[in-house]
This record gives sequence, structure tokens and C-alpha cells, in this order.
Amino acid sequence: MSISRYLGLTLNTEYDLRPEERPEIARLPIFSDMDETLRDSIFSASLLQAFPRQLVLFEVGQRADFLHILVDGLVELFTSNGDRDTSMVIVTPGHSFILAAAITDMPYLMAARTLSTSRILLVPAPLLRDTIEQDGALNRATMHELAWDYREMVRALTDMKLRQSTERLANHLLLQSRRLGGADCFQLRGEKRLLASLLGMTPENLSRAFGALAQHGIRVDGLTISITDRKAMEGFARPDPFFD
Amino acid sequence: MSISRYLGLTLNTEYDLRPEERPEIARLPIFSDMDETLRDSIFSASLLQAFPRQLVLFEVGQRADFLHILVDGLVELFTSNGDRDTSMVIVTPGHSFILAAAITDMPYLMAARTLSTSRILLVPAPLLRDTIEQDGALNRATMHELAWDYREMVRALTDMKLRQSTERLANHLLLQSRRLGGADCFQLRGEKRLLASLLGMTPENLSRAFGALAQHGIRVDGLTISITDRKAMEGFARPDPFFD
DNA sequence: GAGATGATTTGATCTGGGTCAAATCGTGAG
DNA sequence: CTCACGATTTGACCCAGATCAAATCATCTC
Repeated sequence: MSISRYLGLTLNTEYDLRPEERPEIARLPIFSDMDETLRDSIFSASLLQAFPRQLVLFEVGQRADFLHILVDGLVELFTSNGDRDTSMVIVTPGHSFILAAAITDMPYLMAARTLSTSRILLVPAPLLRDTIEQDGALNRATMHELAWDYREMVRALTDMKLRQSTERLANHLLLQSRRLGGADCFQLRGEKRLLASLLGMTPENLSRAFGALAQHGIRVDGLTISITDRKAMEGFARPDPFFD
Repeated sequence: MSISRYLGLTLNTEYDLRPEERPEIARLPIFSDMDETLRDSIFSASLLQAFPRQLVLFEVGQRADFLHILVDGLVELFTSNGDRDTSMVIVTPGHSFILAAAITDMPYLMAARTLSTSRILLVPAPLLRDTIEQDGALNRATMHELAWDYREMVRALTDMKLRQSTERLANHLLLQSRRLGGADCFQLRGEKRLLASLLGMTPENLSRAFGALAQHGIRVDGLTISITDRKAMEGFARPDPFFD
């Protein structure tokens, strides 16, 4: 199911940004410091859409007509080669996606699908490009987001090339924990098969890797992860101070 | 041998940009469309340095004080984890490197070393950031370069996750050929061990992969590659129309 | 609640590619 | 030209992780 077909069927989920929704979206990092007038003109030209889960938003190769900003929900960016595909990035609320394609007016290199019901702000790419040139704060925010995305890819590629799968999993779990303020117990968001794909391994192997981490201070119950021995985990994962 | 130590020893290779060198550098894509006055002020504050081969320019974690622009030569960006390291990008003349770190004023995520004698323009990062805000053309060029770098990383990560090593090699060779205008015969730049690292494999395996490609239309003699049967090669490599 | 569909786990096996070692090739120093 | 050192190749072997198959487990539908 492609977005264009979807749009044709259910236009009711698409509407201009309502006045009462603007403050919430204006607080997103990419817009928070910019000129209010320009921000309003962006908002007036943008659409906020609600999408059901498991909907493919766009495919590789399409022209990037809109910058996408995830307001609510969860989105997966993925690539494919022949009959295989792999998850590249999980986009969390408050972040834009496919910024690089929208900026350069080039085709998407990754496809996107919703993982859960999601609300997405669609900003026309030409308007974004114009406004970026007029507003220093938006410019800076965009550049930073792009640079951040780049660094995330460098991290992922290094991870893939230099670590083996169980180490990648261990570091991923430590990173999740840190993002939650160092929580020792947290839930995986999304299915395990998704995590496997993100980490570049098969679901079978992920399952075995979780098993192996039991000896290094991890306990798993369904989607609930508990770090029972953080020292042991860090000893095994050897997180890089700059990356992880 | 670190750059700081190197700088201390051989200051004679470092000098302000000479007037006669400016036109050559002004033609680089990142500077070509910007305001001349601002460009001159950047040049006046920048250093052009010559480095011998195999010199580590900076390590992971250092603060990005300068944007680096490779004028002549060849530079490798690499990352490491524990005692292993891997080549991430080969920078060719005319391109900047570690743009993301310089823009965001964050530590380098990759280290850099020269592969051959190189001349590098060092632009102070704060000045770059300031000038970007004043000059739309420089801004656009920077953004595009950053976006391009990002897309290259997406490509590399997809390659790593979805293809096996011989396929990666095959696609790399086809891409090299295409960049040379479709030449059927060309030279590898740099050692094979470097290519192996870039493709995420061992030198031994690269050697075997070259052997395997003999059956798919490739002939190798030292660093010289000949594509003897492009159809067979493309059939084996299955290049992606958007990526490769 | 029963059945069906899909996710996860577990087990057995296979294989791409890494490791180790030795031979060979190339190249720069003298 | 010769030597020495490093790069590349080749061969033997090993291992992480993929694949295939079957068993559980979860969830959703009716």
C-alpha cells in the first residue's frame, strides 16, 4: 500500500495544521528558535496527517516533495536490495526524516513506513529550502539535524564493520538505558524482528544473542529488559566513549 | 605521529594561502558561488598545509577546530574499536572532510590520515560557521555537501548490511568504472588492503573475491582492473539504480 | 474460548568469511 | 643489482552467523 494510493482513499486524515496544534509543533527543536512569522507561514503551507500503522509512506527513488516531521508515533526508515531489506533508522517523535533528500531535492535513498499510528507534519520541500535561506535559526537547526543524522550513520556503519552481533546488541541496550536516564529496566519499543534488522542480524540470532547476554548481566522477559549487572555489561560491550 | 606533534616539528609546511593559490581553491565547489569578499576573508584566515603521506591528521574525539578541504592528494577517514580499525571514506581532491563535526562543534567521530602527500586547506570552524550565516551560496554548498556525505553513508551501510563481500567488490568496481566515464580498464588508487578495509573485508578475502569475479567478467593484474564482460558483471553485481 | 495467524525460540546444519601460516611478489634502499 | 621488508596470494582450518525446520508463544478474530 503506497502513500499515494492511501491518500486517494482517505483524505479525511489530512488537513491543514489547526491553530491549537501549532504551539505543540512550534516547540519541536527544528522550529523552536526561528522567526515566528516565518514559522507561521511554514505551518500554513504544511499538512498534518495521521497514518495508520504499517503504512509505507514512500519508496526509494521517489522525489522528496515534503520534509517529514514525526509529531506522534514511530516510523522506520529502511532500504532494500533485491528481495532483502533492512531497517536503517527508527525515527522518534520530534525528529524530521529524509532531511538530506528534501534539502538537495534528490530522490529518497530510504523508504519509510509507520510502525504505529503516527501523526506526521509534511512541509513542502521548496518552501523549506526558501525559508532556510531567510532564517538563521532554522538554518542552524536544519544543519545540526543533518549533521546529527550523518554522525548517527557513521556510528551505525562503524558498529556494523567492527563489532559482532552480540556486541552490537549489548551496546544498543546500554545506549537505550542511557537515553532513559540510566534506567536498569526498560521496554523495547517495537518487535524484536525489527531490532534484529536494525542491528543487522536475523531474528534467530538476536534470540541467541539475548541468551548469550544472560551471562553478562542482562535479563529478558518478553519486551522487558533488565540490566542486572551493569559492570559486567560494560565489560562485555566495551562502549566507545565518543560513539556510544 | 599526531598532527600537533607534526606541526611543532615542521612549521615550514604551514603557511597562509598565497595570492596566486587563491584562484585554484576558489574554484572548489564549496566556495565557487559565494561572495568574493567573504571568500577572501575566509582565505585570509585559513592555512594551506602540505602533509607527507601516512600522517595521522587527527584522532577520534578531538575537537573540530578546522574544516579540512583536500586540495591535492588523498586522505582516508577511519574509525576504530578496540584494536581493530576500518576505513570509512576515501576523500578525493576538491572535497571537504569532517564537515559535520566542524558545523556542530563536536568531536571528530572519525580519524584521518593522508594516503599520499597532500595539501589541505584548514578553515577555522568558528569563522566557517559565521560566514555560512552571512552567505547564502556558501550555506547551500555546505548543506549540499553535508547531505551528500550523509547519502554516501546510507549507501555504505546498506551495502554492508545487504550484500556479501564479493557483491560489494563487484559494485565498487562498476561504480569506479562509471565515475571514469564507463572505462573498461582502470587502476585502483591505493593499496588493496585499503580497498579491503573500505569494503569491510580482510585482504585475504579481497584476493579471493577478485578470483571469484574472474568468472563474472573481471580481469585483474596488480592494480589494473579490466572489465572484460560488463553484462556478466552487472548480472552478478545487480547494482541498484538509485544507489550505485 | 477455539482456531488461526504471526512472532519468537530452539535445534541442527551450512557457509561466508575470518584467522593463521607459508609462499610469492614488488618495491625502495643501498 | 641485491637485499629486505611489506603487500598480496594461496592453502588449511575455524567460527560467527545464516538458513531451514520445528516447536512455542502471543495475539487477534470470530
